[in-house]
Formats: sequence, structure tokens, C-alpha cells
Amino acid sequence: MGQETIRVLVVEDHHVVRQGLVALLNVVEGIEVVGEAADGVEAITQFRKHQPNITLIDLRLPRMGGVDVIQRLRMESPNARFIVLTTYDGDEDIYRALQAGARAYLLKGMTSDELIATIRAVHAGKSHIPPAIAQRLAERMGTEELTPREFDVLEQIVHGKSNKEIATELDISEATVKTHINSLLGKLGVTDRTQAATAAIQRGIVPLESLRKPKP
Amino acid sequence: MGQETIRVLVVEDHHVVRQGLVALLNVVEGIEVVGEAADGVEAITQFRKHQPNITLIDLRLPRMGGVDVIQRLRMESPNARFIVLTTYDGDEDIYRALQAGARAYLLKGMTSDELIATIRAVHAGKSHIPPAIAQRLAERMGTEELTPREFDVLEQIVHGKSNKEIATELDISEATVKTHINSLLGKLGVTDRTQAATAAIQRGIVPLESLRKPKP
DNA sequence: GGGCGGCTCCATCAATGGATGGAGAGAGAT
DNA sequence: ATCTCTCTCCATCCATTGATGGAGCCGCCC
Repeated sequence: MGQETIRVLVVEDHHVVRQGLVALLNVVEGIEVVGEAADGVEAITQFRKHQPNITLIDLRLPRMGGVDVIQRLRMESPNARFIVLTTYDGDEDIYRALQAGARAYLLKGMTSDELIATIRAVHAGKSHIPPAIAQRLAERMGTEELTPREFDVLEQIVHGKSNKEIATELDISEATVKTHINSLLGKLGVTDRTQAATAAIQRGIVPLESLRKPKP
Repeated sequence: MGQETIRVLVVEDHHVVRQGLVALLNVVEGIEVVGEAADGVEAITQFRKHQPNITLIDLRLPRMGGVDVIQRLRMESPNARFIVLTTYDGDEDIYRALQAGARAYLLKGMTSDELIATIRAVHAGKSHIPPAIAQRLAERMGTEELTPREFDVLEQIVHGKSNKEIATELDISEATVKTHINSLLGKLGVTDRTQAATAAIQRGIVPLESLRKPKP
């Protein structure tokens, strides 16, 4: 191993970024970009078609998120190797991407050399998580998981609902809503609902985009 | 005009993105990239050195933000033309960038053709704001400005402070804090502090990054 | 089956937050 | 100058939120 060409699939919705990556990688000895995709669904068809050694993938994608893509493709091809390449979007996505089987996590803004070195390393079977991210993960480990119900309540809080509204929405009593809140405040390590909301956004537990839209 | 080469400066901190832009533009007839910068300070020195016709600039930059760079350079060179190129970071930055004198606003993810067409258009003296962004600006127009004091209070709210803590921090009475809150709730079009916090983050009035750090 | 732990649920009480009305100080306009 | 507008400030009253203690339920281990 290590002598044959590394076949790479690039999944990235931002046009210029994708073009930059492809241009950059195609001039590198021993690496060949065999396919490109601009959204999650396309990523899956391209993967099936080309069976790349390495898939370079953004997490924020139209149609189907990067985490779901990784999960799905690893079902079909357990040996598939993924390198997540993204701007920082909160700890939650990082965690889920690694859970789903990503081997490496790179921030946009890395140098070309880092990228190439990481591709070679992952192809050789290694993993690579940058120190800054490793530290966040370590922090996260200390935190407890929210129960499904607590998550429901947190989501409503982030969307600006009052306890009464949440009670109606979830069809439980207001007193119960308060219990869940009290519990999730403890788990998030905060003292009131406003801190809970900002923490949830910051960590990526509740995506910021969901704020614009009313719920369907 | 329109026959001479358009001299472009590219300011972008993400390495692969910058590289992609430069590679893309340098093969276009009539456009030449005369300089690159990876942060705001470097952007200013590069600008002074090369006096580009067009400056392509990201808003989120290390050391000095894109808005400040535009403001400063337009003081020195009122004819300088800026095209802002960024992922969506909230309405506030868009608004301020246009105020500072940016002529066009492009989202990363545009096609190469759009980018090139926009560069030519701006060089010819036109402006270009995509419909999606124009709509947001229109929405924003209806909203009132926050007073400095209201902004101070909002910032504290986003950072999870209680009214009592805010009062101490700003050295005013708790009752006064409540007045400011009441006023800013109205201006933001929300009904409680949690909604105010998420709205502030979403619109980019208070940057999300400020949440990690304690204040110096 | 009995016991145990986690999740969900509820009621009561103290603390916090939001609505309302109103006063003084400064900037700009007539 | 004085009028008016805006910003800043404050106090009182009612609504919402958060703390606390405790009950039923389900799945799991022994």
C-alpha cells in the first residue's frame, strides 16, 4: 500500500471552495479526484459510482446533512474513510460525525500541506483530530446526555416559547415543563433558560437555521 | 473603459478558498489578481501597495474585521471598490458592510460565472446585491436602532447575565436595566429575554464567538 | 417476582423577570 | 431662549420562571 493512487471524492456545496480543493488535489502526486458532489444526495450516488478511497466531506450540505451521508455510506461500505472538512459549527456535529465513523476532522483554513498530509495519513489507516477539536471533545465527555423529553423542551426554549406554550405544545403540564428545564439546566451547566438557549446554539445542539422558519 | 485589465486583491483567511479564488480568477481574460491577504491588517498593506481596482473581501477576518478594513480604505481611497464575499453571518454585518461602502455582496456558494460577472459589473460602476440579501435588508429597514445603552444590556443578556448582574456590571439600578430591556424587546420585536438573545445572535448583533471567552 | 434506576410527570413556594408610568438632562430645531 | 425629542434613569405591581420534594411507570438485573 501507499504506492497506488489515492482516489478522492470531494463533497462540498460552496462552488469556489470545491473548485479550489479539486484544483489543489489534482496536482498532487499520488492523489486523484474521481468525483465531486454539491449536496448529500449527489454524494451518495457519486460514492456508489466511483468507490473512492477517501471522501472529503463538508457537514453542512443541502438536501442531506454530512453526518447522515457518512452514516449511510458506512452501512454499505464499512471500509469507507471520511475526512470531515468544515468551518466550526458547534461541538455536537463534530461528535456525531466522529460517532458516524469519520476518521479525521479538519477546519477550513488549514493549509494545503495539512490537508494532503491528512489524506495520506487516513489512507494509511490513521486518524487525525486537531488539538483544538480534541480538547472540545474532551470537555464534552464530561457532560451528560439530555433525555429525549429534555431535548424537546430545550428546542422550544431556543425558539423563544414560554413554559405555558411549551406545555401546550408537548401536551404536558407547565409544572412538568419546569422539571425538565430544571434538569437540563443542570446537565448543560447553566443557571437559566437564556443561558440554556445560547449554549444550545453554540454547541450546535439546536441549529441556528431552525430559528428563521416556523415549524412545518 | 472595460478594455484594460481589472486588477483584483483577494482578502480571505481560509487558505483553500483563497487559493481557489485566485486560481479561478487568474485564468479569466481581463482579470488579474495582483495581491492576496489572509487577515485585515495584511489587507490594508496589500491594498496600499497594489492599488487594486476591485477588492474581494471576506467579513470574518483575523486581526481586523472586513467592515473596518473597508471603512478605513475608503477614507484613504474613496474610489476603491469592494465586493464582499462571505457565508451568511447575520443581517447586521451585511448592513454595516454596505454602509461602509461595499458595492456588492456575494454568498460563498455562488458560481464562478456569477463572481466574474459581478466583478466586471462593479468595475463598470454598478452595484450588485442578490435578491435574497436585498430582501433581508428591506426587512431590517423597518426595525429601529438600539441605543448604546440598550446594546450594552442586550450584550449582557446574550452572555447569560441576570438583571441584577447587569445592573452591577453597568453600575445602574436593576429597575433601569428592566427599562432598557423593555425597550429593546419592543425594538427587536420579541417578548422576552430569551427571544432577544437568540434574535441578537441570529442577526449578528452580538457575535456568537464572544460567548466562549470571558471578557477581558 | 422483587428491587433498582432512570424517565416522566405533578404541586407548592421563593426568586426573577416584564409591564407601566413617570422624572431629569442634553442636543437640535425654531 | 424654550420647546421638543431622545436617552437615561428609577419605583411599584403582576406574571413568569426556577428550586424543591415527591409519585407513578417502565425496563433491567439479579
